[in-house]
Amino acid sequence: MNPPVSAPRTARERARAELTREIKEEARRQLAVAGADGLSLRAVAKELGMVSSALYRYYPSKEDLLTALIIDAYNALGEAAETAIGTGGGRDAAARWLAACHAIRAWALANPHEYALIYGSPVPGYRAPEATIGPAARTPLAFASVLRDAVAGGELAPVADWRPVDGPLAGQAAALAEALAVEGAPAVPGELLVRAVIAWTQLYGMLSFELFGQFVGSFDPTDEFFGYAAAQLAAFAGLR
Amino acid sequence: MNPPVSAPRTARERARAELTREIKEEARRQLAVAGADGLSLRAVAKELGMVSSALYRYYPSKEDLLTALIIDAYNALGEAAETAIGTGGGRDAAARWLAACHAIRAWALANPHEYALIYGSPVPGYRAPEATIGPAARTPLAFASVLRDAVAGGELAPVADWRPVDGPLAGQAAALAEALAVEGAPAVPGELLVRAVIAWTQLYGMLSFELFGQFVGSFDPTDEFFGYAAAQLAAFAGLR
DNA sequence: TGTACATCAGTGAACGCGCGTTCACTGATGTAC
DNA sequence: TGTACATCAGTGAACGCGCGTTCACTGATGTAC
Repeated sequence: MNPPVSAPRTARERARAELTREIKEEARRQLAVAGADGLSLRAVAKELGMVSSALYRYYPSKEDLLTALIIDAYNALGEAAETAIGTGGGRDAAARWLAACHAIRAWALANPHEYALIYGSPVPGYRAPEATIGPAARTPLAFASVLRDAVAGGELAPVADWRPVDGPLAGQAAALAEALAVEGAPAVPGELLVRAVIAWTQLYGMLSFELFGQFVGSFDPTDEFFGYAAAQLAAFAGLR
Repeated sequence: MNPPVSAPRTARERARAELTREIKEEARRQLAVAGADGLSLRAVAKELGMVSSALYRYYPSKEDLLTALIIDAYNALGEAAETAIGTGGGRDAAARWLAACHAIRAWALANPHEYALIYGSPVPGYRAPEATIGPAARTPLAFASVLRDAVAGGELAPVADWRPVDGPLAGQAAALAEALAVEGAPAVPGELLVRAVIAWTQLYGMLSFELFGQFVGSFDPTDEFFGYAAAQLAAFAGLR
C-alpha cells in the first residue's frame, strides 16, 4: 500500500504540489481572459484567497510562472500532435500528417492565448530559458516522425514543380536531417525536409491569421480553407 | 508664392502639424525598442521635452496614438509591396509576386516591432477602428493586382496536384473574387485565389517564425529558405 | 496700424490605480532523539 | 510515545515604481474691428 517513492508523502508535500498546480491553473485561466500582459501575480493570489507574497513560496518570480505556462502550452500542443499522429496503425503518412494539422488547429482555437504565448509576438523582456527547448520541439519532432515513416514505407510521391535544393540551403537541410535522424531509420532527404517545413510554416501562418483576425472578410469561417490548404500542402510536400 | 491651400499657414498650424508628427515618430522609436506594451505616453512626452498631459492636445488618448502607428505600419508595408510590384514593365507575374514577397520580408526585418504590431498577437484591450481597414488592405490588394494581370496576360501555368475547390469554399472564393474585381479586367478564378491565399499565408508564417525566433536551430539564417519557399509557392499558385 | 478679445499650447499638480517584490513575523507541520 | 527543535507556509505592511488621464492655470498666438 506504499505510494510510489517519487510521489509526495507528507501533508506538507502534498499541499505544496497541489498549490503549485493550482497557481499555474489560475494563471492559465487569467491568461485565457486577458492575455500574457494581463497576467498579474496579485490577481492570481487574490483569486486563490492568498496574499500575493505567498506565491513566492511556489514560484520565485513572475517570469518563472510564465515559463511554466509556456512549457505546459508546448507540451499540450505537442501531445495533441503526437496523439493525432499515433504510431501509424494502417493510416498512410498523408492522413497522419493531416490529422496532426487538424489537431493543432483544434488546440489553437480552444486555447488562443496559449497559442499566442508560444507562437505569437514574444513577450517583451522575456527570454525563454533552456527548459522550454525540449517541449517546444515535440510538435516538430512529431511531424518529423511522419516523414521518417513515409520514407521508410515508400509513401512519397514525386513532387511537381521541383526546384533543386542546393547551396547553403542544402547544407542547412542536411544538418537538420542529421539532427532528426533516428538509429535504424532511413535518412530523410533534405529536399523533403525543406518542403515539409514550407508546409509547416504555412500551417502556422494560417492559424495566426485565423486567430488574429486577418481572415475577416475573406475566408472566414476558415474551416474549409484550412482543410483544403492543409491537404494541398501535404501533397505539395510529397506525402501520399 | 502662395502655399497650397491645404498646407498649414499660421505658425500655430505649422507647429501643430510638426508636433503631431514628432510625437508619432518618437512613439514609433519607443515601439521599436520596447514593443507595443512598452509604449508609454509619459516616456514619449519626456523624450520630447514636454509634460505628459501636453500630448492630449494632439492625441485624445493612447489608443488613438496606437491607431496612428498601426495605420502607418500598414501603409508602409503596403507601399513597399506596391513599389516592388510596380506596374509590370516587362516583368512577368511570378517575378512581380516574388519581388513583393522579398520587399515585405525586408520591411518586416527592418521594422520587427511594427510588423508584430500589425501581424502579431493582438494588443490586449485594443480594438482596431475602421480607419485601419483601408491601409490593411493595401498589401493584399497589391497581390491581387498581380493575379489580375496574370489572368489578363495568360501568365498562368496549369498547377499540379490539383484538388477541386467546391462546397462552401468555392462560395467564399467567388465572393472574394467579386470583391477584388476591377472594371474591365477579367475575373480572377476562385481556384487561383485560394492558391494565392495559401501562398500568402505561407509568407506570413515564415516571417513570423523568422522574426519570433522559431527557426533557431533549423533554417537560420533564413534567407535561402525564404527565397526557395517564396519561389516554390509562386509556382504552386500557378504564376509563371 | 493698433487694440481688445478669443483661441489654443503647454504646465504642474493631483487622482487613483495596479504592479512585482521584500521582509520580519506567527503559527502550523515535520523530525530527531 | 513524548518532547524540543527545525523547517516551512502564509500574513500583512511596506517600498518604490510607473501608468493614463483630468483640470485649473498662464502665457503666447491669432483674429476682428
